Amino acid sequence: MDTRAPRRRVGRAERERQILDAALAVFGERGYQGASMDQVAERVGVTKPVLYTHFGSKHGLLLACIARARAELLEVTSAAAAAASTPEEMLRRGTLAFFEYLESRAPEWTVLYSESAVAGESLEEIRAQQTDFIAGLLATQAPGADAQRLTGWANVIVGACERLALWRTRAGVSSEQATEYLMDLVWSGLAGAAGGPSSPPERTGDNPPS
Amino acid sequence: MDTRAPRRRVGRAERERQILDAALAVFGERGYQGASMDQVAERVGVTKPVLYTHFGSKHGLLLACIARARAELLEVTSAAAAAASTPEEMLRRGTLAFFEYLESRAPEWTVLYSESAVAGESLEEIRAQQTDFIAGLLATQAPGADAQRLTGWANVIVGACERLALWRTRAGVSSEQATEYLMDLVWSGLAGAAGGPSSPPERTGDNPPS
DNA sequence: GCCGGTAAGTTACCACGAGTAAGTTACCTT
DNA sequence: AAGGTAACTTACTCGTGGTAACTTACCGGC
Repeated sequence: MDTRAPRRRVGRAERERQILDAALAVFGERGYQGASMDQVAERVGVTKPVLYTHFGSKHGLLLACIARARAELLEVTSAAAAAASTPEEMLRRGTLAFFEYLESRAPEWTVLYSESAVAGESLEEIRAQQTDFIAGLLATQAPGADAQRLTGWANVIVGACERLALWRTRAGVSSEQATEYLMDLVWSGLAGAAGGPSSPPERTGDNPPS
Repeated sequence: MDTRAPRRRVGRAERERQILDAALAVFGERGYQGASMDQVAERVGVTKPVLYTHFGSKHGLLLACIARARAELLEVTSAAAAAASTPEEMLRRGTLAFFEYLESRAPEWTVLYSESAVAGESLEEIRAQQTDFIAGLLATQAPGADAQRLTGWANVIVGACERLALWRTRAGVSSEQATEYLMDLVWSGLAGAAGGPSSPPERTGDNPPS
């Protein structure tokens, strides 16, 4: 007997959703390089050329995945930040939301971030968005600083968040902890963390050398 | 007439150097994906299988490139840090050396960093090295902090440096400026930047902008 | 000087995956 | 029911990573 379903046709928008879902899953499992277009197509229950009529190329498919995820990310983080009143609290909540969103979509994002060569421009746009947003926050905190300095600071924070996100999942550190570590440095600075000029670097014993 | 040179043979070590040089150049020009093994081979003046006898795979060739560059990077930065006496000054000089080394090898590193999917593990090892090194610095500055917190802070700095390096070359910001921006946040923190209408984070004056 | 062994190098091939041209069929309109 | 069109498939090409099998330059001993 012929087990093939009788070639069901599907509308454009819905097909694109299906393809993006499948692509994100397959890229998440095998990595972008490791995944083949046939695998994505098979997952959708369709043949390869369909993917090409919708997204043009493998690269285009990845970009579309990122674009969708990017919209979600932006919405989540800016909503979190908007719920706070002071710049400090906005930064804290935004960062926390960033970590938690990445965690909730972990497999996809680890791929997307690690595949930066191919994602290239598109990822940089996300970072630019974040940088602008954060520079705005900082401007209200440090009104005396010039634009370039604010941008520099914002880049520090964006880079720090990206790396913290990766580290904390690997090291099993909670989102709250990671956020705290960021705020320690960025807000309080290290200068005050010294015990004072008179305190020698006492080892507490819980801090083995690496 | 036969213009081909009469198949000159070359020692193993020297060939490997030649191949690494060519690979770094070709990867730098076309990107890792965009470059083909034949192109690398042609640049060396040799055929493809030679590359495989030396490095096993395209991936292996990339890893070898990174390993060599990594050794240079480590040496440059740790030498710079060693020339300072206080932790703050070590961090500052190490960061500056990092930026300047990356700039001196710009094309190669932009590729290697952006090709993180393929470079994967190997790049993470570099970051781990940097993180350990910086965590050590911070330990002397903040002896009260536990190990996890130190590691978290170190990750903040590593991520920040990576991003700053990319941004500053694009935005035409000097290494010294970028370093200063990092130190602003990490050492002084933003908390003090709020109050005075006239006070951006205070500069110590011993480190004039270029 | 010549001669054999070995490492360096080449030619000629395979496998597989991205991308495409041309033909086929389900659904909607009238 | 006819027939137009968009969705879909079959069957290919081409480029590139990787390999098997053969060839040749160099270096030692006689």
